[in-house]
Amino acid sequence: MAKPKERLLSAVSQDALLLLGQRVREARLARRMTTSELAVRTGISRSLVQRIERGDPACAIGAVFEAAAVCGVPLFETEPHALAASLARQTEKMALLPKAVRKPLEVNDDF
Amino acid sequence: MAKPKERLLSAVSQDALLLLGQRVREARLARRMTTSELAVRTGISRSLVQRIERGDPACAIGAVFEAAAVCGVPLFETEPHALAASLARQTEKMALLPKAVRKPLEVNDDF
DNA sequence: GTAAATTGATTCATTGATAAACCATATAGA
DNA sequence: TCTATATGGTTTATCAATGAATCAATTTAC
Repeated sequence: MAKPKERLLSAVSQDALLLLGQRVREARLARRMTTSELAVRTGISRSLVQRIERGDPACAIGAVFEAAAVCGVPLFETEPHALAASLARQTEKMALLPKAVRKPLEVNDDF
Repeated sequence: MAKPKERLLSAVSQDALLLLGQRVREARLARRMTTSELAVRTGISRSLVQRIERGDPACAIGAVFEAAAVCGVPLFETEPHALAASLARQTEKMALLPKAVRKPLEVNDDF
């Protein structure tokens, strides 16, 4: 009845989603927080918390990252403060990159 | 005019979002892909690619992770294959955790 | 320098996510 | 065991994200 929900997702993305969701759940339980509590502290609904922990790809990434942050799950860096530093370095690098790419005659991925 | 769009986001989440978006853009440029190309390969629209690279918190996390995967941006682990292993280990750990948490009635730490 | 192409930033219609309220079940703690 | 409560799974209404198209401004390659 309901449409098959044509939503293709690579294995790596799926794994990353599941892993992140599980880490959120683990961190939440470790801090003895209920799903309702996490929802309130994150500023989202409990149903969204459930979907985040399940690894639902349709969740807003902001909500997921925020829930992770509230639980203390590290994002990209082990140290919360190292994140800002990484962002600063990355931003510096971005300034040196070309603003646009151009298709060269041939792409080197054929063979 | 338009409502101010009341969307609170912690600094760490914002940094993580920006960092991820910038890494996607850097990886895309390094592979000499246009935003349109990345959109097609990821299965999303070009406008969404732009928002992902900008670090928009409202993007679906599945789309963001997929774009990152297509560009070769590592998610959580440096090695793409290590991700599955990490997920497996995490899943094992989850089985040992309590299914629910309970608020301790009252802790006598007030004095 | 010129031309082609990429990017950024709009707008708009439609699809889909989110929040809220339920219920039933399972779990933790006494 | 018993009871309170946390969780999982629904449903539904509302609101926002997404995709598509367009245009101007850069930018690259020649």
